[in-house]
Amino acid sequence: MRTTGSPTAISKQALQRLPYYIRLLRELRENGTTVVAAPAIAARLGFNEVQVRKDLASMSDSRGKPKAGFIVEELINNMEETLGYHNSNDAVLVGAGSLGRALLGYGGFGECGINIVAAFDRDPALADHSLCGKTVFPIERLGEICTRMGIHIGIITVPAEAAQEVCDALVEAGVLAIWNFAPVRLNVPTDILVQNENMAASLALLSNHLRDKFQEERP
Amino acid sequence: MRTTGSPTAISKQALQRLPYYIRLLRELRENGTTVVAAPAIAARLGFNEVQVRKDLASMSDSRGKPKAGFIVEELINNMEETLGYHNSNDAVLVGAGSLGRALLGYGGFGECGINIVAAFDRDPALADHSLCGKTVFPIERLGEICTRMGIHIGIITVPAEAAQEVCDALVEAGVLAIWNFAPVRLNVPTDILVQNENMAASLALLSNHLRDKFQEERP
DNA sequence: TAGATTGTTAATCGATTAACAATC
DNA sequence: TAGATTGTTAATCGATTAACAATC
Repeated sequence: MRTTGSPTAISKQALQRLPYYIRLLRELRENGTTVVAAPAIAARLGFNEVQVRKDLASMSDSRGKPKAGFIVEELINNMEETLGYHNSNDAVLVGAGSLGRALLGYGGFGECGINIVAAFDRDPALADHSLCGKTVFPIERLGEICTRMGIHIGIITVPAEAAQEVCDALVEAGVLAIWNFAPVRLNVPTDILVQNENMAASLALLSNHLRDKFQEERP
Repeated sequence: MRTTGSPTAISKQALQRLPYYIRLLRELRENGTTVVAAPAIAARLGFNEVQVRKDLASMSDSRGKPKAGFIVEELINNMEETLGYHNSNDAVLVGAGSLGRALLGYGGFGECGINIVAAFDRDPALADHSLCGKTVFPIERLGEICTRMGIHIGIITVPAEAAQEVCDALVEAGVLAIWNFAPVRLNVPTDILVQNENMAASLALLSNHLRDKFQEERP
């Protein structure tokens, strides 16, 4: 349970499950369900019952009623609060290549409490044009614009070679959290969070699974 | 250490580090480095030394020489073998929206041993056209084409509501490993691997980090 | 009350890190 | 030899799951 003002750290794993909870709870609210029990949530999401109870306890102030469950609306509010959803989380994206453009055009981030307000690219041909409704600025203006707009989230979608340099510039400009799509590990000060969206890692798991499958067939 | 023919299961975490190792080793090879020691790798990637030694032992047959290290070329070959890199890992993508198109256009998968050979979409307007050099087929032909081409990897980039249905069709068509970008948990038979590329989860970690930062400032 | 559900303490599991003998 | 590095066994850490008393 989190007491107001002194937030208990929520485990990384639990935070990663949070979007699944929020999504389900919003769906329940849509359908007019006002109360839900942990075992029901666990069944729907394929999680362990105890895990759900612990997650709810750590991510929400509201307690459940034995035999009944939790109030859906309360859980949603508490979880959104945990995400800092009610703050404006403005972000900039660096690297307007194919992946960068896809993220610019993806509408689903608002739901997660993130709003991409501008993009940057090294290529002068892209500069000052608009992509998916967001202006692309030349990379040289990164520091100035981030500082002025008070941006705290940076998204890196540049090639591996340029990633560290871009990362340094973002940190310099006051960014506190970085979502890194480049397949390299970034060096940052300890108080900056880097979240690696490691596509190659996912592919490694897929590939290895297949290799094992095929090796099973002819042992 | 993995003895040929009876592959020891490599931990999920280690597999996720594998792409970082391969990337670094390939870079070393480019530069003409033929031998590398575990502590050097650890320093470059920011990993723990023991972790690197254990990872190398589990992902590669080749042993290191005390005082010297490992032969770069051998490590690369063993790791590529672990990924099943030398097999052809053909994949299909379902859902040619903005994210789907980005993945179709992304050139970096070859390096990871994956090759997207076709795409599918529900929208008839897209059908039988070509996007980024890959033909988009109507979703109805998914089963037929996957079976005929012997596809074992499916990439799901459809909206959440359609994901389970698409997943079922892929499994039915013989797919063994699924890369799921939809923000829902999929139900599959136990021998099918689902790897969730959970963007919302990453964003949850970023958002929560920022919330904690801001709460620190005014306690 | 009886039975379902909660919240928490204890046990288990997997991964990481520390310690150390063996090797070149 | 001396010193760096390997490979492995033991200790630690964090997360998951099991067990159970408290509650409605």
